[in-house]
Amino acid sequence: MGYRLTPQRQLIVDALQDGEGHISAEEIHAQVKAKYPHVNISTVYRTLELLKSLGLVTETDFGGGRFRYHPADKGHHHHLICEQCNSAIDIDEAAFSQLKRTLFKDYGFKANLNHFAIFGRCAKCR
Amino acid sequence: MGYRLTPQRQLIVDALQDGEGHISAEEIHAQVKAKYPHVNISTVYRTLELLKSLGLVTETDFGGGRFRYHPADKGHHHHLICEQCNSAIDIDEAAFSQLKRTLFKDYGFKANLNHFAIFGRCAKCR
DNA sequence: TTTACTGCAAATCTTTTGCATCAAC
DNA sequence: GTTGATGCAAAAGATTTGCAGTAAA
Repeated sequence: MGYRLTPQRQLIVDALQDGEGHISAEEIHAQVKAKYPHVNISTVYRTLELLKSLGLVTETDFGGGRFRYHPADKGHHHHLICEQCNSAIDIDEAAFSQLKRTLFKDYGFKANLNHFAIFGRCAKCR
Repeated sequence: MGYRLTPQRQLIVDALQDGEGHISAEEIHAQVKAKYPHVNISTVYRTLELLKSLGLVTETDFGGGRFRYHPADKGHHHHLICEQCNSAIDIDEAAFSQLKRTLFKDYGFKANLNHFAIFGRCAKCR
């Protein structure tokens, strides 16, 4: 498709695959820098943009526009983010299927809940 | 409680009460400036912070950290935001009660869905 | 008169962009 | 050799903060 596989891109993809959870652009940058010190964070953002547009990576807003990224092939799920300890619990999409139906039926609204984040307080912190 | 009622604060509260929907800090600033041209936007942010901490105003993340504000006494509801036309549909809390119960029962997670925003596509745009 | 509040400017923080150079194909 | 990708620096946008002056109580 005309895209080029550069070492930078390879390292960014590796960083995404390595982490088990969701990773921020900053964190990717730090990880890539370890092996390739002069990589610029703008390259990280540009690569994430590309991977997003190709559907290879999903972006989740963890609140206040702080985005985190996740490889699309590692499955879809949603997030419960504790406002106190900042931990993120991954939950199954199924929990939202009822809500999705209701929104469509009652409001004609087609909700996009891909990698969705909900805030609140986790079991430990309560 | 030691707080002072300044003309600036009065105008900010007025701006919040006037609009029927949700208003951004910028919009409040613009509205206040019309009557009091030298009001600074940092005063708007500081006042919103205060009103939030007093529970008089709720803050909703309309995506990507774009926050909008709403007087608490004007009722709680949630938002369906169309990714295409940017319109926001207010919906009743009731639509989420089932989800809330599930999250609590299955994950012990106490969700805070106050003025919650969900993205997708509205009936018109589909 | 006290000290909370304000305006201003400058600093954050995260993301984006212009541009000249470089390197993958 | 093309032209897509990079690094750098600078811009952008939204929010925050330090500070000295101002005004609400």
